[in-house]
Amino acid sequence: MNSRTHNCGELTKKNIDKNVRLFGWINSTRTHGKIIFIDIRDRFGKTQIILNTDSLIEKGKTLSNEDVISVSGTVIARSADLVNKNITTGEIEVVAEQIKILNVSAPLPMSIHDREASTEEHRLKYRYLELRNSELQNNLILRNKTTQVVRNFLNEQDFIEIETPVLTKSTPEGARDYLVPSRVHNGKFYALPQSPQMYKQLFMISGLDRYFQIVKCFRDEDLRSDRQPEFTQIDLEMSFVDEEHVRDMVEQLIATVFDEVNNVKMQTPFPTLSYEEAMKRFGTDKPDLRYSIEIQDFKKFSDQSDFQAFKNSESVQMINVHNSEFFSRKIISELDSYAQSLGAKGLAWMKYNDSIFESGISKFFNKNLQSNIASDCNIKNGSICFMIADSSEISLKVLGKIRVKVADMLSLYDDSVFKPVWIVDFPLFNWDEDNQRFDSVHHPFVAPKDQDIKTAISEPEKAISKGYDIVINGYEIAGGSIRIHDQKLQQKIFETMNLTKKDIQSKFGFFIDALKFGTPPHGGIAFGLDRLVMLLAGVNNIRDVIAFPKTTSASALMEDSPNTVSDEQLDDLGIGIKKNEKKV
RNA sequence: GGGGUAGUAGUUCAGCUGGUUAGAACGCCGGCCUGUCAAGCCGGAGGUCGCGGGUUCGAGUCCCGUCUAUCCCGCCA
Repeated sequence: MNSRTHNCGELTKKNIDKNVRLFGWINSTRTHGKIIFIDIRDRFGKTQIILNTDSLIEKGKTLSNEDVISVSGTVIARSADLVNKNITTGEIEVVAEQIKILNVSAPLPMSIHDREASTEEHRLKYRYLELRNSELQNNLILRNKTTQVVRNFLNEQDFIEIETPVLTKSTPEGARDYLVPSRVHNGKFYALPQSPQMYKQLFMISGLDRYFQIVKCFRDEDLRSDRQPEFTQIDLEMSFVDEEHVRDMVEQLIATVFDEVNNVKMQTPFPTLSYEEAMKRFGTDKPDLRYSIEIQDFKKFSDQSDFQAFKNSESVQMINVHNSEFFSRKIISELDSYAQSLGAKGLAWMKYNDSIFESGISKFFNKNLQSNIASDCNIKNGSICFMIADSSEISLKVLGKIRVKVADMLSLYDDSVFKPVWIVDFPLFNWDEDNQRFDSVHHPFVAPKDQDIKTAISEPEKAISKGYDIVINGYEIAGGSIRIHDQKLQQKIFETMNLTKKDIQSKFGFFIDALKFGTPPHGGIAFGLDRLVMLLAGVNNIRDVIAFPKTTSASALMEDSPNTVSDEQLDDLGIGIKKNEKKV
């Protein structure tokens, strides 16, 4: 094959009169009898080809979209009125001298120019065709740029990239594991890693200070638009550090990525919110700070009202939103249903106009109380207040979701603005009602605050951890902590979680053992690369930044996996399949 | 595990309170056309209405079940 001289996106006026040879796909053809226009496309761009001799026109009539061709010809300038400003090569066109058809394409089952013009189901089945779409290609190129910047930055900071095993051991904590049966060890299973957590801590014990890895992780849980069963982490760990050291390094990394990938300058240090404050003000531990709506405690006002339902509630919370005229009965009713679907009894509301509250539940608040509320809560005319009364857990959580929903309805944010925030001072444990035991908020290796080392054992619910999450625009982008490096404390933490000594020994024995051989103080963080790229690309779906994503039920529609395997394969593994009664 | 939305031509959709031959656009096939750039014009082919059952004289439309995708809750860092 003769080699190509240029790609389809690089010819400009500088190349006029040059003889060139291009390779690519036919993006579109426009036949005008004695002249045919062909747009030839590759991942770099599109170039317009002219066919204007009888023999070329004969050949050109047989061409159709997505055929693969090579074209040799001469670059000519377009006259000013014919310039196409939408493409980089719009000032020139190539007059063909020879066209070779390298492969004829069958008609495509979908449009590659307009992704919206196909169902997701269809697009995933023909993902290799959807990946011809420039928007999707640009997302993958952006992803590549991101990992390059990360690698460069971390290398310059003396981090070393080390791979960890993918076939590893199932642990009882955290998410459900993906399991891989062993043929050699009949009846035993590997687990795919949920994260390389213990391996990276072991690297610190080995003295391989400053480890990082861009690594696939696996969790067998139900999916969301920002969750895939296999996803990629930027995982890193450092020795001889405390929270500030890790956070400082991570801020520099994030600022570098946003600058070099998106040309966005981020101010460091990033703002910090304690977990408690985030929950109180935003009803979530991943607040979107691009809009200023905040939750306010309304109990002290509702207690003075005549509204019994509120007076009997443990907690009453309120958000105050401008644009009251937007909230018709219908919209409010939608929000109410949403609140109820999230577990609230209902969503109360009242509008503030002409310096009085009207409609909704306003009649339960007398004039005097109304003016106190307006001035204390800084409510302006043309506002609407939404309130939820329930346990403080539910009222905050649900109002936090209403806050996001309302901001979404009113378009209160800009996707090109990025607001990072650290969430710190997480509780070390939360109480697992179902299993009647304490469970780690992050994972069992997170160190308690120095002053809480004793509390962690005596009053676990009160201990605060050395964990930190970084949240950008309401997405949790990274989470990490300073780890426990004291063997005895690690053992006690496992015991606090109600694991038996036997369990601890069989699941984590090797790790507890390792801790006693001179473990340095250490800590680190793991980024969700997919979510990070999703933000950088300005999309709101993780599938748009992954080449071959899975569906919400964790299947791959293209190759139709997961799927059954042969009886021979099962026999090798010593596995029999129990029939699911419901499905037979 | 639970809730919402969707499934009709190759693709995206329309199809009203059930009614006779299920439409449109794009794509495909054939023809015309020298300046288009998602070209235009003329003609043509193309359908088991996701699947299974039910109600009815009659079902794309109503009912029940089921499958798939998607969004959300639970779950998950």
